[in-house]
Amino acid sequence: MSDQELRRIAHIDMDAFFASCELSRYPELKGLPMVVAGGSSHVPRIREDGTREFSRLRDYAGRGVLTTATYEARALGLNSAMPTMQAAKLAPDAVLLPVNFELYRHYSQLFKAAIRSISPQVENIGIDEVYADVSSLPGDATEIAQQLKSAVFAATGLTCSVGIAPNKLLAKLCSEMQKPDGITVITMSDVPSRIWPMAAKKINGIGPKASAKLESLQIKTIGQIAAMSEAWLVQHFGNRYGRWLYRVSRGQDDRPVVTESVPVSMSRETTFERNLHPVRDKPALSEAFTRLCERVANDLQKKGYTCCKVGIKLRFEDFKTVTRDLTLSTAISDAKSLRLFAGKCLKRIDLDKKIRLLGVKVSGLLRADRVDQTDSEQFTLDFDE
DNA sequence: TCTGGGGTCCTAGGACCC
DNA sequence: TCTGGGGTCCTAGGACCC
Repeated sequence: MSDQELRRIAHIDMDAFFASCELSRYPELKGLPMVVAGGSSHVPRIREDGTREFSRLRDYAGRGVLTTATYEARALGLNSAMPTMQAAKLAPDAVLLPVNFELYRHYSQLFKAAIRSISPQVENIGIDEVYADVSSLPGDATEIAQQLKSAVFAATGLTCSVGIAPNKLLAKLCSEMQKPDGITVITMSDVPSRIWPMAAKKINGIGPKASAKLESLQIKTIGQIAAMSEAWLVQHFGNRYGRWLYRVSRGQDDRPVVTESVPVSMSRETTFERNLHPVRDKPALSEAFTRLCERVANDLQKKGYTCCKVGIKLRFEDFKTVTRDLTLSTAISDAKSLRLFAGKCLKRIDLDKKIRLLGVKVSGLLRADRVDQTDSEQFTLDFDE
């Protein structure tokens, strides 16, 4: 037996997380099809008799997508990332709530603290998902999974699904098998019977493009990938990706659970309610641009970082997306400098179509308390046109 | 009235240096 | 004076994930 098989990794995934947080707050919605989607025009109103009146999907007008859907809504064909207008056609009577990130962050903190109380080796994946290395915990895997679920429920009143396996790849595939409120435990010897029948796109890293290419080669399941030689996979998918496919299709993954990480980039972007004309709507565009820079600068300062790379992103009315970025000779974190350099990036783009989205991004992040003072001498050079 | 927002990682060409 | 060959940085785009 290899060292890898001695590891025991848990993947814990909250069930329909945003929707479940909302149901804790609005218990009268339990059992109804409900979705959460961006926008602030659909906050619940309080009637004179004190009861709440909720918006319905049919009332929605805008260009957003669903952030999440309850299981009842999913039964009607709704899914996260579906355009909200499209969802409204399928389920006009479904309850519609606005996104409330503060609420979700609150539950997220409770959930993660509960996991850490059982197992301190935790890797954050998103707001509603973690990996935990539970190799050193006593008890069998099912008992550990039950412990994790009980702790989460006690802390949040919410359910989650847990997968336990010898590595992150398999743990992630497991946690999805018995959703919601499930526990799934597998070992390496279960890979042929439990993993190989699954659709290839269930694997983290096989997205729409790769899965379409696999299907064009008559490959639908993970087992069908595993039946191919490494050379064949490399021939069709390139050296790196081909070898990776070969390994993951066999359930192999030696990535460690990473408990600490530093941010690589920060960004803010906005899709306009209507496409903006680069000339006629210049004031609105300019205002939005400055606002985005202010928000990014605020994020940088709040988290204690400076940046030495500034970039922008534009999406045109035809959905074509372009980016430009600029490496600075010194680190910055204030909105004014950000706006200046982002403006230089913007000058390098042909504005010959209406603009749908505008974004500002910073990378090359440095801790603000570690910036070398001597760098500031070069600062003025960057301001020369 | 198709297609959000915030991220990470990879690729690939050209510049530049030794 | 037919032009090797690494290594690294910069930039743009794209796949993918939650």
